[in-house]
Amino acid sequence: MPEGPELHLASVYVNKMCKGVVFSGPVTKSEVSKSPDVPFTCEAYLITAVSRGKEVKLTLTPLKSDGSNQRAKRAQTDQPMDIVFRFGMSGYFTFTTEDELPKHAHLRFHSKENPSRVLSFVDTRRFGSWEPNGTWHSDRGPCIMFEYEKFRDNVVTRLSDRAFDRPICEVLLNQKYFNGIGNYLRAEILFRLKIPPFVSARTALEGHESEDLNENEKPVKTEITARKASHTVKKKAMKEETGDLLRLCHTVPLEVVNLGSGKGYDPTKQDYSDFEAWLQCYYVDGMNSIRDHNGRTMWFTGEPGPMAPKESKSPKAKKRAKTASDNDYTDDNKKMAKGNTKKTLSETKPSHHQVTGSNRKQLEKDKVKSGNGSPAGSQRRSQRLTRQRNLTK
DNA sequence: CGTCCACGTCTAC
DNA sequence: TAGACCTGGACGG
Repeated sequence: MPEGPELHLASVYVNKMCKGVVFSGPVTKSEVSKSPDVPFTCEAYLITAVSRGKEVKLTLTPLKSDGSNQRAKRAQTDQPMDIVFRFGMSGYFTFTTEDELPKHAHLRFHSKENPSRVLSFVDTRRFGSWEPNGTWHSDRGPCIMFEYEKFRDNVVTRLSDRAFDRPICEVLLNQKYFNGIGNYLRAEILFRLKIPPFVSARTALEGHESEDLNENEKPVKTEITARKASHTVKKKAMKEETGDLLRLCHTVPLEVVNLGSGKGYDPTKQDYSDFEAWLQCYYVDGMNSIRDHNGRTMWFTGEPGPMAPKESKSPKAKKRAKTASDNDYTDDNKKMAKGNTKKTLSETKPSHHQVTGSNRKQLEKDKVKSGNGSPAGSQRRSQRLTRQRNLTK
């Protein structure tokens, strides 16, 4: 599910499905979950949701009781409770009958109906979490979708922070500034502007102090400032055509929201084809991809940019489960045996960018493929998606 | 069967 | 800046 748009769509889903539904009793948790118990029990309560960036907050609101049953009341919560959820890689909400409860439904809110229905937080990989009586995480910035002015201000006023020394594609994942952007959004946003992913963030974001194009034009005195000015003008002209980067951090996620409920990123879903059609770059056949400095796959087209990871930067070595008698290879040989494109690519076809993608077919023909640790490989992906599409028809 | 990959944080050398 | 945290689907042998 989970970048900003999916989190928001989840909140929309909860509000839609739970409107008018009365919940009752305790909030139950799966045995295996490490997230905290939710100390809330109430004879009758409502559930609403709101999202901010990559978090969703549920509010449990007790309904007024008539006070006739003092004993039952004592054990109950009569104050509203907020629970803040983070979805990790696989979290989502679903509202089902008890019978239809999915595997990995780790937190459950039971309706008062008979038979009861259940709002559940499902999270296959358990990277997600919740926090009873929680608040928006203090280290996360304003929501890119629904706090646009604050988001923008938070970036432009802190451009001098060291955080912006890094490549733009990596900074876009920094939730302190870009709360809601994730791996597919960064690719789509940079692709729209054809900004090389590994240019410095500060450079890419310069001149974003205002959205008004053509204000603050100043008289030029020297040649140097004249050149600077003309550079600025050019930048502004470019922005006029394409929209600036910060604005796209807002509008591109909203496009996904506007695909509608249940249409975000979820390859396992029936409806995945709409989202897939919306993608222009991420995992798209013909695009390039390389791993960034954090080992995340960056999808792009054109030049990677000057701050692209160097060859020496080892792609993530496959760690294998350790076995007692594992002496066939040295560590290095293991890595090679496991394969890892960056090395293989560079040895086969020297290039200072470890670019995969359009080169990939050729390289595969050249037998680079075995041991190819290339991130994803667009060809493979499209095959996989084709299969899924066929399966869902 | 085994390997690689995935929409994201976290904390510990 | 590596791992750690997890499950499961696609693919290769």
